[in-house]
Amino acid sequence: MQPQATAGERAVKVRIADEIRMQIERGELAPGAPIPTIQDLTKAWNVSPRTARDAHQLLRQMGLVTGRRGSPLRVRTPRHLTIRSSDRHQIEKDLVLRPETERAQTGTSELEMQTPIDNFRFGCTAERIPAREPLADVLGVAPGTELLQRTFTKADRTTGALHEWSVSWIPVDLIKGNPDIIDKADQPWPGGTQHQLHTVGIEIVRIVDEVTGAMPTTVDQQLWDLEDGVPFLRVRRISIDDQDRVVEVSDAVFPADRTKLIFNTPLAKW
Amino acid sequence: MQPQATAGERAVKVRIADEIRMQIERGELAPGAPIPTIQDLTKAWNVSPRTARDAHQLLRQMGLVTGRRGSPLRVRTPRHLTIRSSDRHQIEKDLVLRPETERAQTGTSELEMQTPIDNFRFGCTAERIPAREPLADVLGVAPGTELLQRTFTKADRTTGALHEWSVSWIPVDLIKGNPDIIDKADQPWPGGTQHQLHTVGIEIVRIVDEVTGAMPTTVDQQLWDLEDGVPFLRVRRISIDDQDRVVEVSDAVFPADRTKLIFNTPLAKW
DNA sequence: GAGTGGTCTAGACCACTGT
DNA sequence: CAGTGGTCTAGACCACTCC
Repeated sequence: MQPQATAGERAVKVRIADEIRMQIERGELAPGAPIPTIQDLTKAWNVSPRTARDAHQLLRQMGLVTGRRGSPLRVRTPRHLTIRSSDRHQIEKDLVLRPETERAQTGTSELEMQTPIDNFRFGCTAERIPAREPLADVLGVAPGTELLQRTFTKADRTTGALHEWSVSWIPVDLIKGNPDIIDKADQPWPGGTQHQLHTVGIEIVRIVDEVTGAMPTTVDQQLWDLEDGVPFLRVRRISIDDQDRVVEVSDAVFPADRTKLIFNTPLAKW
Repeated sequence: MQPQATAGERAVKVRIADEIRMQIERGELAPGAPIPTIQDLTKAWNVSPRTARDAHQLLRQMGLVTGRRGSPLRVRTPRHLTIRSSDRHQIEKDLVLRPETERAQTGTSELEMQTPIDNFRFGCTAERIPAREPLADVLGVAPGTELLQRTFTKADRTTGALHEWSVSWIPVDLIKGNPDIIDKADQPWPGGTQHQLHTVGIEIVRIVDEVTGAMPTTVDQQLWDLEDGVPFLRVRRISIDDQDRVVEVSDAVFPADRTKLIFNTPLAKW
């Protein structure tokens, strides 16, 4: 009889999962290939179905396999990665000075579209909120300062699954010179945030991106149609103007299985 | 009797976990506070201990709680984040032209130290390998081209847990002008890769960082002493010289619970 | 020693897939 | 329809922590 894991040893479910993991890494189980079923594993390892299933679950959490009810688990095929490059910051800035017609057709803002627009439902809400810590600290304003908070969403029209989500905060004081920005805050901004800030005389000269990672909650997994084993990339974008003020802070979330972030750092020549 | 999840409803374990998750998010369960035990949950929700435990497991996978055997699970306290800024690229380049004494004491290479060096064991291995796809493609060399592959590790001397890990590839052809680089490849390079390349007349003018995320395997979790629910940040650094050649590619891995990546993008002024 | 979580059993029922 | 995985039960034993 196969014993439980004894002192110092790894659990049986871990050993089962590891053996399958190594088969995947060696290419013996190619992407798309079915992995051993629960029945297979109970016989091969002489364990209960529940333990075999636990091994399956470990493989899902590692992001190695995928599957739906009713069909066997299969080795996950890498998804196509959407690339988000920091070059977009400069591109967006260059567009600000172009005529509006050009801006509209080259949209590289939060509402950028890479697939036919009809497949997606865009959401855009705005409200005015008081700044709370620690956000107030990042923006360099006193807690309680009024902020324009805008959220953007892009969701699949048929499945309802989220594809993009971000929030942006701008101190209201900075943009009260152009009431349009606040009045139309819940509509897309052609030309993006940089253009809107340009209309009140703000020039952004530096953007700082802070990248961290975290696991989605069960609710996130539902909203984004995420499988197990797929982490989030979280990006906080801090926009700094020519007077060294933080004029906008934005938080965005990207599923790591379909996103690659690219940052370009030119170095000064000798 | 509490039923199984019926059609369209979420599983009981998910509902249990969600209720606790919301208590955490609302601050009703502060960091460090114990969450309801398995016993508590079996009584409160009228479920079997196994289902209560599954709810616990979900909370761990979301990175919300932590705990060791024998003590109750507690709300996770955010760890101190180690910051890795893209500014290091320019700083390292500036150091190349400084005298060696200065380079040694300001080390900002892969072997940078933020805590007393005695606590860590550094590893550095080197070998010459043929380039395989898809790496050869990134380096812009033919498959089979000889590469110098170097791996760096930094591990806790007492626990053995990994703290840093990275691999670097350089086409051997580029550096054969300085045999020292290859002969001493398994030793730390004072001044970093940029300095070594400088000795064979290579100037790096641009660095591209590609960031993705992925879940660690069970083996990774052991090696890095990672808890459940902590993803990896993976960074591929591509160094490009003044002739637009890719002269080095490096892959590094960072546990997301203790790392924040910062990328600075200056924008051209109007 | 009492209490905790981690693993495992040997089933059951259900939802879903694919034929 | 047979076969799959997902959920759940009602326990058992173990490792570990904390008192």
